[in-house]
Formats: sequence, structure tokens, C-alpha cells
Amino acid sequence: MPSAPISPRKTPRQARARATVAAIEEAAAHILTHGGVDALTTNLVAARAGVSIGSLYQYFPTKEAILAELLRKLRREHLHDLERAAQQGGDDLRSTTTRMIRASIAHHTEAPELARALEAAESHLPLDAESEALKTQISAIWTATLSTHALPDPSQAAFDLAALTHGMVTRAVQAGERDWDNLAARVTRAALGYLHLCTQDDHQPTQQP
Amino acid sequence: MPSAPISPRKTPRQARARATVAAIEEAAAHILTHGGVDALTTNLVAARAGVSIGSLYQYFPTKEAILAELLRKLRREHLHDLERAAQQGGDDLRSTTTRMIRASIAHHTEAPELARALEAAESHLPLDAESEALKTQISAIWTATLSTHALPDPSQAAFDLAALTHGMVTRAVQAGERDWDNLAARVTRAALGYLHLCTQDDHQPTQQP
Amino acid sequence: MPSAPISPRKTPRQARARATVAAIEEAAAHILTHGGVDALTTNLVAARAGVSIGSLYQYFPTKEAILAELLRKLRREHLHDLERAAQQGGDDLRSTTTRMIRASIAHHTEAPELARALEAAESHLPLDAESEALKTQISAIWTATLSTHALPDPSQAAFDLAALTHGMVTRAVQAGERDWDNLAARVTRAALGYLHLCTQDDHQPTQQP
Amino acid sequence: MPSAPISPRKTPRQARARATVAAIEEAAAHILTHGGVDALTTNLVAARAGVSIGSLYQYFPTKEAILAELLRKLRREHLHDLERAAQQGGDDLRSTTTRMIRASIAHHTEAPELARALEAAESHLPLDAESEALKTQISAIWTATLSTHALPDPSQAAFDLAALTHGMVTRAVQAGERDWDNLAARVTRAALGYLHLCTQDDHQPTQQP
DNA sequence: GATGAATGAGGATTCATTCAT
DNA sequence: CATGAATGAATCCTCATTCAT
Repeated sequence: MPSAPISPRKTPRQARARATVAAIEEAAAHILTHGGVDALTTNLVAARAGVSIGSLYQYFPTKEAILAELLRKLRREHLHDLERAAQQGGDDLRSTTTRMIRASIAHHTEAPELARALEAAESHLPLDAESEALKTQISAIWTATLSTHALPDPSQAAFDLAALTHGMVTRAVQAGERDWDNLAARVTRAALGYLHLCTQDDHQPTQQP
Repeated sequence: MPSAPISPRKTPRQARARATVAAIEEAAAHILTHGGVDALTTNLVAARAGVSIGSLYQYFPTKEAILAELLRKLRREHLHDLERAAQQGGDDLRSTTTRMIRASIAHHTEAPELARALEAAESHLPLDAESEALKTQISAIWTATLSTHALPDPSQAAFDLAALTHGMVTRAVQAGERDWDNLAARVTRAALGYLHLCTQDDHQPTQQP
Repeated sequence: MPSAPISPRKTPRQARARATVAAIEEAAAHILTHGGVDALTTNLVAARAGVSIGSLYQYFPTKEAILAELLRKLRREHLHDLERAAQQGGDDLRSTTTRMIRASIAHHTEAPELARALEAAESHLPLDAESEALKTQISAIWTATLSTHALPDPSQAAFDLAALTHGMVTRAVQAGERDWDNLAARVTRAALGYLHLCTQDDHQPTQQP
Repeated sequence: MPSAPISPRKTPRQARARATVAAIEEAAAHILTHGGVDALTTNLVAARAGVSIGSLYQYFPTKEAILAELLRKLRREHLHDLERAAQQGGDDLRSTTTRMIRASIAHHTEAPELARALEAAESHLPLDAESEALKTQISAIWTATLSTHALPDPSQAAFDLAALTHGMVTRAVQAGERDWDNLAARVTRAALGYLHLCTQDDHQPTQQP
């Protein structure tokens, strides 16, 4: 269980330094995407980044720090997408939920392997302040969205919807699915069902129970 | 791309050998539960099992084979629980689904850390015949259950419900939740919503959208 | 550097025991032939011989003892072949030499891989009495043969001819040669040249130096 | 059937690195000379070289790569010696052959144990391009030398002479012989005999068959 | 600041050999 | 006597990290 510092060792001030950091992150992301965590070795990252191993350690105190930074970046993007989805459009719960689910899908969609690898690594990572804050904010957005409607426990619902979405999307992506509209529709159906906002209107045949 | 043999090296014939194998599996499960995959070293497993490293390799050709065996055991239990849930009780889709969801919860509930670790490891494991068969059978049970009712694509629904359940349960367990009845109710709500079998009856207030 | 006993642990008296020993030797020879020394593990030998590892150690105190026994067997056969070659036919040096060379070729010819492996292993083996004796006898035969003719140092010549033959044959076999008559002719030419018994008679064109 | 890369992992750029590599090769040669291939363990080599095991693996990807490098060095020297022997002096076949045989003797003479160990190891080694090239060139020199004279199959003769020389020298060295002039004379006699260039002139008494 | 050589603890796996049953 | 389960020293090799230049 590591307890070492997990944030970048020093914030790059000069342009060259910023480029170095970017190269390292890019290299790490590439390796993570194509080879998984097991392939992520500091020496390989440095090599792919075209940087000496010494320089890598100039900016990242440990290997975990690299992973943590990539994870933060991913979460930042996710938060940003969710924020846009929550604000834009009408405040109709159904359509807002749908937009947010689409945003979550997009999150796993751009670089599925990378997202998978980072999330798997998350449990080994000591959580820094920013990561915690991001998680809280993401959760807060869902909660806020759901709070505009009468729900007994909006934060519980937020938690469950995030989990449900994450579970379905992850598995679908893993299974090679690529029809995002179809996937979004299915996830939405489950989510609205959870919220007791059932719909018989979708392109779904009638049922005889 | 894994390719090595993954089944146990030889089947223990004598009682002593069976005890050895059991001790190894138990030790591995314990380590996996408390330290995760990274803590699972063959030497540690052997030590905890009170067995020499040589004995471990008599029965498991590689470290992965141990993981594979534990995974098989987990799936066997899961399959068994699902079968019971599918058969027992009326063929009412709602109650059958509820029972199956409860069975799935139980699957993650007895040893959550172990299940998490094993599932995370699964993608690195070369799947043997039995593992494949178990996966197929588990999937088939869901499909069969859903097929008794008019659904456009039962196998798709089976896939989605399993993913949805898995996602919600995993996260809840991870977050420290222990009220399984409550969890089961929430998952079921999402599942029935997905299946267009909405309910206003649960201990849930009515909503005005 | 082993100094342990190298002769069989006990001489098999009963028929069953003799069969066991034979099976072990056969298995070891097979493995040596097809996989080389590195493939020769005691457990594998026992398995191939259809014998328990415990039984193997009943008859051979160490792995080296098995190799030593195979080597002795090989040398016994070589000695026997050489004896026949030395005795049979006229005592004409040229033809005797030819016959003995043919015998040596045969020695490497029946199971080239085995012979190679055993000879390579020889240097690691503590020499037992019988092996020493066999070597002496083989050398003595060459010496005796050459002694019937006026040579300054028959034992030196014996040594050299054996080495020359061994070197040429080994390499030729290794290179995949299979025309033994041709090989024998070439070796003989070198041998007779060494003995100053030159021949312009072979199917060899005339030379202009 | 070997297939792994066998050339050094990276070429040392700094002086310190070059010293490390040299130390490793020296240590390996020493161990090989005094203990044989079985004594050659990577940890021992590193220890004797006064270098960490990690450093060893910076420059040699596998243990075999070390052997391969030593073998290459040996062959390079052999080739060089042969080239000098072939060029210098008159083009008289007899004296050229003698010089080349002396060169070959020198090859086994400087570090007999090392040469023996390396040659024994050769069959287990995946041959890289340079090794192949060296072998070809060595063989070509013999062939070229013999081609200047009317011989039915110069490349066959080259092969045989190399084998004959190798066999006699190896055995003589092994037997503790140190009088190289005498050895060279005997080998030459066999070689010239093979080539049908017999001599009664050496310090050898006349024979009556 | 940058470089890359060096480090060495740690981890997977093998195999000759012993010994209780 | 036979069996085969158990042993553990020994071996190859990796990779995060440090530090002299």
C-alpha cells in the first residue's frame, strides 16, 4: 500500500518542460492502451517519450504518479462532459438523463482500453486531493440533476445510476459493441426504470406479462 | 495473447495431495482477498499454505493456473446459485428476475474482494474449456429465463441485465454497502425498468415529472 | 564436481528388476537422443520408463549414474566392434586399419545423437573403474594393431588415429553425411597418410604440385 | 530449436559501460574455463565481474547471448589467424597447409578449456548473422587455399581437413600435450596424406609394410 | 537540468532427491 | 520393494529507482 506523494513532483514552468511532461503522459497512455498495465514500465515510457529515464523521474516521483495523472485527466474530461450535458437543453429529467448517459458512454468510448486500464489501476493508487474532489464533483452533478425532481434519496440514486451506466457501458464496449445510440437507449431505459419514469413508447414491442 | 495450459497440472490422487491442493487454493484466496493480485506471489501462496514451493508447482503449472482455478470455482458457485434461483418459485418474470438478482448479489457478497480481484484478473487469463462453458451456461440461464416472455432480443437483454446487476452490485459492495435487501430492490427496479415491467408499488413515492 | 558413487546402486538379480533397469536405460537413451542432455530429467526418465521415480533411485543413485551406465554400454559395444575388426581378415596394416575405421564409423552411426550427447557429458562424469578399463582396452587394440608394424611410437599413433577418426566422423555425421563408404575412404586416406602408407591408387586424379 | 535474439542488447556508449561489458565477458570466460558451462550462471558471472546482475542484463539479453559473444570473439580470432597463415609465405600447398594447421592449433591452445566449452555450447545456441558469416569465411579460406591445387572437391577437402585437425588437436590438448611443434607435424602428416601429398622426409623413420 | 549506467530486491519456475505410506 | 508426494536450493530474469557525470 503506497503512501508516497502522488502528485507531479514539480509543476513544469518552462515550455520545454511542459512538452516533456506531455510526451511522457502520451507515451504512458499509448502503452497502457496497447499493452495494459503490465506493459507499463518506467523505462519503456521514457523510451517511447524520447526522454531519459532520469528526466521522467524529474517530473514524476513514482510510476504510480503517472497513472494518477492520467486518471485525473480522464476524470477532468468526464466531469467536463457531464457538466455540459447537465446544463445544455431542457431540464426535463428524461432528456437530461439521456444526455448525461451519452456523456458517460463517450467517456468509455474514446479510448476504451485506456479507461479500463486506468480504472483497474485506481484501487492501487493513493488518492490525492484533486482526484477526490473530481469524484465528488462528478457525483454532485448527478445528484444535482436528480434533485430537481422529487426523489427520496437523490445521492443514492446518483450513485446507482452512475454504477448502472458504468457497468452496462463497460461490458458492452468490452464485448465489442459500437452502436452507441442503441447502447444509450438501453442504458436510458434501465435508468428511467430505476427512476420510475417508465416508458412504453420506445421502439419496443408490447409485452404480455 | 495467452496460450499456455491453464488447467491443474495433475489431479491429486491421494488424500494428502488433495489437502495440499486445498491449502494452496485457500491460501491464494486469502492473499487475493487481502492484498489483491499484486500480492499474489507463488512463494507467498506456498508459504501461507504451509507447503513448499515445489509442491505448489506439482499441481499448478503456473501462477495463472491458480487464478484460473479460483475463477472456475467462483463461476461454478455462481452458476449453481443462478440455477436454483431460476428453477425455484413461480415463473412470473418479475419474481424470477428478483431471485436471480439476489443470487448475483450473493455472488459478490460472500467474498467481495476476492470476486473483484478474480474478475480483474480474468482478462489476462487464457480461458480453458470449462471456464468458457461456465460462462456460456450462466449466460444461457438468463437468456432462458427471459425467453419465456416476449422480448425482442432475449440474449441481448440477458447480457444487459447481467452487466447492469454486476455494475451496481460491484460498486455498492465497494462502497461498503451491506443492506442486501435494499440493494436487491434497487437493482430489480432498474432491471424491470429495462424490461418495461415498471412498478409503482415498491416502497417508493410517486413521482410527478 | 561430483565424487559420488557412479556405478549402479545394486545389481538387479531378479528378472523384474532387470526389466526395470532396462526400461530406465532405454528411456534415458530415447530422451537423450531426441532432446539432448538438457531434456534428461530423472522424473521424465522414470515416467517414460513407466516406473516410479522412487524405483529409479532404487537402481541408480544419481542421474549421472544413468549417463555413466549408458556410456559404458556404448564403449563396450565399441570395444567389441573394434576387436572383431582387428581380428578378422588379413594382418595387412592397410586393410586392418580400414576395417577398424569402419568399426569406429559404425559406432557413431547407429545413434549419432546419443553418442554425441554421451561424449559431451563424459567430461562431467566421475570415471569409474570399468570405464577406465574400457578406454584402456580400446586404446590397446589400436596400439596392438599398429605394433605389428615398425612405428616409432605405436601408442602415440594409436592415439592420433583414434582422434583423427573421431574428429572426421563426428563432424561428417553432424553435417548430415550418410555415405559411409565414401567417408570411410576419406578417413582411411588420412590415416594411411599419417602412417606414411601413401596411396596414389584410389579414385583420385593425379596432382601437379 | 532456439530463436531468441542473441546479439548484445545495447552497445555501450560510455567508457564506463564498455568497461562493464569487458568485465562481464572476462568473468564469463574465466568461469567457463575453470568450471564449464554448468558453472556459468548469470549471478556468478555478475559477481565475478564485480557488477550487479542488473548491469549484466543491460548488455546481454540472455545467458546464451554471453556465450554467443564469446564464441564470436573466438571465431573472429581464428579467422584472423587463418587469414594471416593463408596469405603469408609461398603458395606451396604443403607449407601453406602447415601454417594453417599451426594457426588452428593456436586457436585451441591459448585457452583450451574455453574453446572446448564454447564449442560444446555452440549447438544449443541460435546462430546470429555474424557467427554464420564467420563460419562461412573460415571455411572459405580453407577452400580457397585448396582450390589453387587440382583437387576433385576442394570444399569437401576443406571440411575434412578442418575436422581432422580439430579432432586431433582437441584430443591432444585434452590429454595434456604441450609440444605444439610435434603435434603440428603429426597433424600435417595426416593432412598431406589426405591430400595425397605424402612425404618420407619428416623426422620419421622409413617403414616396411 | 539532462543523461543513462548501475543497482538489487524480488519473483517465477525447475528438478534432483528423499521418505512416509 | 514400489509409489509418488513433498522438498527447497538454485537459476534466470525484470524493473522501479538512484546517482555520478
